[in-house]
Amino acid sequence: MRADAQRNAEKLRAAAAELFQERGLKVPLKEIARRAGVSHGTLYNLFGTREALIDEVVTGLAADRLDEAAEHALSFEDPREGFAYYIEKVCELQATDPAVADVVSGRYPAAECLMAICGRAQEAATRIIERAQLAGAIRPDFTSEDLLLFFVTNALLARAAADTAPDAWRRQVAFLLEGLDTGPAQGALAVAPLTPQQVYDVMGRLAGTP
Amino acid sequence: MRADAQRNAEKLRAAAAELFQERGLKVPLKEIARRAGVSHGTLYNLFGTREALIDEVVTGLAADRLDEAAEHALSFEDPREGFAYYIEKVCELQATDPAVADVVSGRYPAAECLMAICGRAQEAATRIIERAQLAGAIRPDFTSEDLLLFFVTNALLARAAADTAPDAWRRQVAFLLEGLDTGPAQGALAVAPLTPQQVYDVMGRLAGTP
DNA sequence: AAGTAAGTTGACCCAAGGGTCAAGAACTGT
DNA sequence: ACAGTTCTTGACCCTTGGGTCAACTTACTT
Repeated sequence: MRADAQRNAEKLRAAAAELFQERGLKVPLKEIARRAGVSHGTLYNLFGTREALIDEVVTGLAADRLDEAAEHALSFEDPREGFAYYIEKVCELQATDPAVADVVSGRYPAAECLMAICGRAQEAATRIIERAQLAGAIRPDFTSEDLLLFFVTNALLARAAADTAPDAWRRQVAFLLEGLDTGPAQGALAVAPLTPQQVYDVMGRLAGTP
Repeated sequence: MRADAQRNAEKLRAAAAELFQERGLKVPLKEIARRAGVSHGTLYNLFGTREALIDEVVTGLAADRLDEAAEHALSFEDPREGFAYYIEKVCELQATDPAVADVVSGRYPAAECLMAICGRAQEAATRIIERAQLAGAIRPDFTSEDLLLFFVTNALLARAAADTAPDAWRRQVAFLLEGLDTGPAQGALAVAPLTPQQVYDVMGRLAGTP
């Protein structure tokens, strides 16, 4: 690869990182090219697809923070606290950074590294949930699929509210946590948990807003 | 107005009603015209704006059902049951009919009748919430703004899940109800309620999916 | 039955966003 | 310093959706 191409790729990565964090993974590619100061043709030439660009850029942005949240959640002595920490932390990351929000909720099947991150995050969530359930801290019928759906809707809410009520999502999180916490009244859920396939389908459509 | 124009307007209203219910208030106007069997020019000629069409068509679709839900909720002896009924019923309407979902969550400020419906629904919600709170049935810091935001995210979820997991939203509703129900552990919310203005802004952006 | 007003049509404009590619510019190795 | 390769550019094409309007058609009136 020629030196100037290398430089352009770097400029594009930088611009993409900025814009992804500012406005999510769906920013127009032409705008990324504009900010990088190159033609959009060059972007297509060097990366080919949005997914490839995402893969090179977003991994570093999101993976560490999500992993760290999971790790820290599991380091709590009290599983209930760890669980609450994890949910709040992930939602906060989503609210703070649209790129993270899209990593958690958007679906970009062609972005391999990104999908790997999602996989790891989901596994971590499952462990955190199960730990809390074994301790009897939260209702036993809550699943990691439920949590994912909640994250997706939370991401939409957080982004929509970012300018006007940047903490709106915290209320919804609080209601959820209250609802999950084992308490006296605890009826069984009338609806079966979703399958991973269902969640996959659902998220695809929630992400693209038709 | 000439007789043929009258007929066309009627065809357009019928087509719009169908498509609004099938796919929400954002269906392309040209598609409505296509289904009505007229040119899109005629649609613009007869109605001018999407809002005008919505106003003529959606009122009948949504108002009765929403009013009825509120009325029935207030007819429960137990305010707690009435509250739960209302939330579930509205969410169910949203899940069943994208037009209702958009009425509750979308913002079409130029559609007067529609905004009137929204206003009435919100007032009803406030009464239902306050009644439950006076009875000590639900946490006192839950507001009708919280409920609206919940409805909006619920609508997105329900629509996204419609084909794959049409009951997914019921789980989230159940978690919410559990969280609102007065129980032993009941910490104060760390975040202040939103103002109506904030809710107004937020919803505008949640509706248009950028 | 003809004249006129009213209504309809579809080609046309716009913008945003995705994507391609021939022509030209710019590196690099010798 | 020049040939040869690689890279960049921006004009171009596509689509979807909103919106307009001159020319045509249709219905009503007398």
